[in-house]
Amino acid sequence: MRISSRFTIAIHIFACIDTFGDTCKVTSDFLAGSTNVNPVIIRKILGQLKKAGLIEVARGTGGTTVAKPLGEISFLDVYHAVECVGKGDLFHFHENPNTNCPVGRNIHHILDDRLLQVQNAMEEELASITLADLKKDTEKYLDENNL
Amino acid sequence: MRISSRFTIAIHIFACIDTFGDTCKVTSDFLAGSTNVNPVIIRKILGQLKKAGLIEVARGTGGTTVAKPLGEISFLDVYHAVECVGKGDLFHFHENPNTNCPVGRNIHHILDDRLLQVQNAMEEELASITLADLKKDTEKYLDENNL
DNA sequence: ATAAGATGTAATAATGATAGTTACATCAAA
DNA sequence: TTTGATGTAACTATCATTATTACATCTTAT
Repeated sequence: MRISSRFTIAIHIFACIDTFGDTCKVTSDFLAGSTNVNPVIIRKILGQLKKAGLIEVARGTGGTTVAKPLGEISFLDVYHAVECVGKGDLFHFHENPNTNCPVGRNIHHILDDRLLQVQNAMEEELASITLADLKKDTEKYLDENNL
Repeated sequence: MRISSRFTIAIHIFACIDTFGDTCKVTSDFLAGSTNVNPVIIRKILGQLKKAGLIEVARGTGGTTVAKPLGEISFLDVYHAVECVGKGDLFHFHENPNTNCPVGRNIHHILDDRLLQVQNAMEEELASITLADLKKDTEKYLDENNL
């Protein structure tokens, strides 16, 4: 199972706001054009990012802006905004192990700590990367390739 | 998106083989009973674990055994056996960003490194845990709870 | 040999999440 | 009040997971 494309779309959205926000009004249609994703999907993701306090969306007049400095928005913030994976919920457990079996009775409790350990490692890595880091990556890449 | 229950089922299977392997023949029906998962699903997972060289399954006569010492089987080995997530493939990218847009044209290349960094962090954590560790966890748990 | 018990696997269905699409109510500003 | 945008409901298509039935195949014991 892979993590849904909502995450990479969301990152793409931030990159667009940062790149075009000064010169254009960044609307859901504009973002749909850049990502090549349906505008309704974009609006749904914008709604999730807005709910998480990461962006502001202008009702009526239209257009999206970033709500905080890029250095204060981590990949984890974005991930949590668009992907609803609760604590200890990254791994899907088989629902009803047999409680009459000594293994079935205890496996969930014993394994949960280890699964959480893995999820935490992943989330800590997501937390360590900010949108400002990605912006630096971008500038470096464009510079190195004379773009 | 969550990681499929095949992983926790596979771990459960190893726990059963370790617990019951000496006294019973561990068949797919036996495992289906302990996990409360359909026998055909169990056989499919057994096939994946077998293909990865982690277990041996006796054709005809039936029964499953572990192919290596538990300390030499990591969570990552099990994960890779049952979950086919290739390198840089944990995050699902939106397929066709607009190449006429400077953001759309470069986002994939720039983001890929960071996504791989996150995937690697997760896989390294999975690699750091062995089935022997889990066995120790289990013994500790049973001991502490007088089971 | 063959019967018994197990694995391997094809085929089908149910379920749930993702993603696309149409349609429309709502909103803010010109 | 018109215009252009957001917010959302409703419906669909697609895909992965999981369950289930059915059966060919294999190994051992009788």
